[in-house]
Amino acid sequence: MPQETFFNLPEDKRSLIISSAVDEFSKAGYNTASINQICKKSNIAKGSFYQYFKDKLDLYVYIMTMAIQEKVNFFSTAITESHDLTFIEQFRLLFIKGVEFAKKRPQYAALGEQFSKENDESAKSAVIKEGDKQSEALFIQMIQSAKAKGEIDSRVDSLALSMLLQALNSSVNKYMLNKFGNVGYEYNEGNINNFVDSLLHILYNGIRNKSN
Amino acid sequence: MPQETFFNLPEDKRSLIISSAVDEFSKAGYNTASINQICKKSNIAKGSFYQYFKDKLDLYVYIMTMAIQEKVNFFSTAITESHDLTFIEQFRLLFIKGVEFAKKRPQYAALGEQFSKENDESAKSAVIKEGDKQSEALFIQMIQSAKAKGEIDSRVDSLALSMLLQALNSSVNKYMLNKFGNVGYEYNEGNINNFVDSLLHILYNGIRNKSN
DNA sequence: TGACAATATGACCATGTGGTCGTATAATAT
DNA sequence: ATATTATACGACCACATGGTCATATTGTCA
Repeated sequence: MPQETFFNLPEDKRSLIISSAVDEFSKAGYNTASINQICKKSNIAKGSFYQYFKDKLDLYVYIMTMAIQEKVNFFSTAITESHDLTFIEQFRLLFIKGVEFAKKRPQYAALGEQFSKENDESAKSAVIKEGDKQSEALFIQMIQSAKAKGEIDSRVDSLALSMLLQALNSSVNKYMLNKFGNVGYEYNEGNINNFVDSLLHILYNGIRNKSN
Repeated sequence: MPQETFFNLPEDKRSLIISSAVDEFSKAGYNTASINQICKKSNIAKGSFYQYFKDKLDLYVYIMTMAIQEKVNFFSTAITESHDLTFIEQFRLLFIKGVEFAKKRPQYAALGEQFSKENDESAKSAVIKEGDKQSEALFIQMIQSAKAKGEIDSRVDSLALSMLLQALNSSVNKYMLNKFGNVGYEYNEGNINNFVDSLLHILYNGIRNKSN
């Protein structure tokens, strides 16, 4: 956690530091990201930085926690609303919300993308602590419930499906990023919806040609 | 490409350098990987290293090209054999071969894993040049051909399916990594086959409960 | 043995890193 | 105006990086 000094800072200065850090960590990964660069970008002296934060890891954890918190907030509404939706509708909602989040907070989305690549064990474990595997738990829960309701074939392997859904999720995000590159989401909403629906159709009905 | 001097080296010395480099690049990513460490591991002086290689990128490209070449060789046989297999069988073969390769050359598999996370643009583009997107092209080709044969419902979106297949692929890799962590593949072949079949079953039949 | 080329070596360079610390400045309270 | 505290600052440290180069060692012909 940052020092008290940091929170006493005037709003604009503090948020400049934060956005500089987000910028750096979303481009570079923990080890490669540079404190010097962050200082330059936010026009503060090195000494000042270390009056705000204990060390590099302190900053990293703070930034990541912020981003995660915001994403959780963003999703929580959608999730509570989704109880009376079918499984496919629920999952579709998660896709769309994911894309929406990336549109609204591209920096945070990039931060998450970078984190998924992170090699530094200490940085990883400091961020996780136990907040991880939340999404896996969420998927499993959705699957079980859909099986109970008879929506999903009960013979389907829950773990395999859950892993598939996670991989699909990150693939879609990556695909959107490559295709529309952080801008122009709004010009392609129809496009995105169609693509997501194509995926879900396959997932739901399978690829087998039934006319044979 | 390495200098002639490098290829004049005695076999064991040369292969020690190579394996040290593979080791380093499979753990650290281009920027973080250290030439100093590679020199230490292979007991050569810094100056000697720069008599063998032009610079860090030269070594990196050489190592990656080696690994890719070996993987391509490994797959090429399987792919030519697979012409009279059904789509699902073809795809299953690719999975199993992928796992086999990772079992046979865990270092190279780790190298590929690391490369997929690579941030350094110059390192990435130097390795790719155009060999990229091969797997996507392969999938699309397989899909088209299976549609033509009537194996796959022709209404299925080829691009979406290709993305799903890639997601499946990464799911399998992730599953293996989490479950067996780079070692002990051989003790769990049954396990892996079951997991792969679970995924393929979902892909083929969909998750919808048909008894409704 | 001597001469010439191939190779091996590690001190050295400029640059960048995360982090420290003495000091200067600003703000506050008396 | 004075004393006290909070903050800002950047030179500095030890260390690691990729890369260079003059010198030493080895191998190979004659």
